[in-house]
Amino acid sequence: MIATDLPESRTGSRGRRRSFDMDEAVETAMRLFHARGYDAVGVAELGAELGIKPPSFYAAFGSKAGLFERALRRYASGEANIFARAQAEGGGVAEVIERTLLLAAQLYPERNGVAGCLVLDGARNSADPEACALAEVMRKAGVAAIRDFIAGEAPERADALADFVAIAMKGMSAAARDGADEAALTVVAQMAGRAFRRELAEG
Amino acid sequence: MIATDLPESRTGSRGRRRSFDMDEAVETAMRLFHARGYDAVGVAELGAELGIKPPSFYAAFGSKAGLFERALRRYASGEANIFARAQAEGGGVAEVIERTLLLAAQLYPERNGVAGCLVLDGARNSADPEACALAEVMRKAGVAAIRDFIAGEAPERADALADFVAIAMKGMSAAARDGADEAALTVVAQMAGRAFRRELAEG
DNA sequence: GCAAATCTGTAGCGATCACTATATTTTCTC
DNA sequence: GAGAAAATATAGTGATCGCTACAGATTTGC
Repeated sequence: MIATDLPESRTGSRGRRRSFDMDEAVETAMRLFHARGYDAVGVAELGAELGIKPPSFYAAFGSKAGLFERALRRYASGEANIFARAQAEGGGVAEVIERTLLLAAQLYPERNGVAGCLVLDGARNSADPEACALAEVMRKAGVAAIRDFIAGEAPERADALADFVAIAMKGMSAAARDGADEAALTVVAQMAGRAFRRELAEG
Repeated sequence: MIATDLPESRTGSRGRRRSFDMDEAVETAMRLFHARGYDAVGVAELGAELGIKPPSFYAAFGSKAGLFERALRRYASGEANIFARAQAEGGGVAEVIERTLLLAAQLYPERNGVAGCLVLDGARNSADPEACALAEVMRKAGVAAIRDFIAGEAPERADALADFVAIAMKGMSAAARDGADEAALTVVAQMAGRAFRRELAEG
C-alpha cells in the first residue's frame, strides 16, 4: 500500500535533506490517531504538530492514509502487540491467551489521552474507506495469528476461540476508550481468560 | 438538551403545517447514524434522505446533535433496549443477564447495513463533544440500570459485574460492526453468560 | 380581511477538509 | 561550476462541513 517511490526507497543521495525526523513524525501521528481516531485528526493539525507544511507532508507520506498506515505498522510492531509479547513468554494456549488479555487490561486504560487499541478502534466509524481497509487488514492479521496459535491445541475450534479472544479485546478497547480503568478491565480479562480456558478444555 | 421551544412544545396552532413526518425523519436519521456513525453522516445527506432543506431541518431539530439525541432516545426506547426486554421476561439476575447477552447476539449482527449498538458505537471517535456527551449519558444510564438490577442479588459486587456486562456488550457491538455474525456473537454471549453466572455465584 | 405564527425554498455564510501547482532552496554528482 | 534531484515555503484549489439570513408560502385567531 506504500508506494515504492516514497522516501524510504530513496536511491540517489542528491537533493535537499529532510528537515524533520520521519520516525518522530510517525510516532506523533500514531499518538494523535490513537487518541481521537482517524477522521478526527486533520492534515492541518498533523502538519502543525509535526512542524511541517502540506507539501512536506505529502512528499514524505503520500497521503493522510499513508501516514496512518505507517502509524498502524509502528503500533503493531511495538509494545502494543500484546499477543506477540504474551507468546514470547512461552506456555500453553490457555496460558498465553490469559496473559494476552491481562496485558490488554494493563495497556488499554487511558494514559496521556490515549486509550484502547489503535488497530481495533483507530478507524472505527471512519468515512474513509482506505483507512478502514488498512485497519481491517491489521485486525484480521492479528486474529489470524491468534487463531493459528490456538489451532496447535484445538484445530477444530480455533476459529470460534480466536473470535472469542478478538471480541474480548474489542470490548476492552472500547471500554477503555469510554474511560474504564485497569481494575475494571482486569476483572474482565480474568473472567474472559477463565472462560477461554474452560472452553478450550471442555470442547 | 432539547430546547423547550422546539416543535414538540408547540402551543399555538397557527402557522404552516410541517411537510414531513418527524417520526419517520428520526427513524431514518437513526438508521443512518447507526450504520455509519455520527460524524460520517452529514446534514446535507440527512436532508436529502429526509426530503427536506436545511431551514426545515433546523426548525424541526435545532441542530444535527438535536436530531442525534432524538435518534438515540428512539433507539433506546425500542427493541434495542435488550436489557429491558430480558428483564421483562422475569427470572433471577444470572438468567436475565444471560438473556440480555443472547439478545445482543441476535440484534447486533449486520442487517441492511446496520450493526452493533447505536448507543455504544454511534458517537465513537466523533469529533463533536456534544454527540459524545449525549451517547455517554445514554451509555451510563444503561449500565446504571444493569448495576441496580444486579445489586438486588449482589450489592457488593454490582459495579464490577455491571462493568463486565457492559464490556461484553461493547465487544459484541464492535465485533458486529466489524462483520461478526450471529454464530460468533452467540458463542461469546454464552461464554460471557456462563462466566457471569459463575462469578455471581462464587463471589 | 388582516395580522400573527409557523414552515419552506433559495441562496449562501465562514470554516474546515484533503490536497496541490509553482517556485525556491538545498544538496549531491559530475 | 553546471545540472540533476529532492525537500521546502507560499499560496490556494474545489469540495464539504454545519448552519443561517431572508423572503415567500401557508394556516390560524381575531
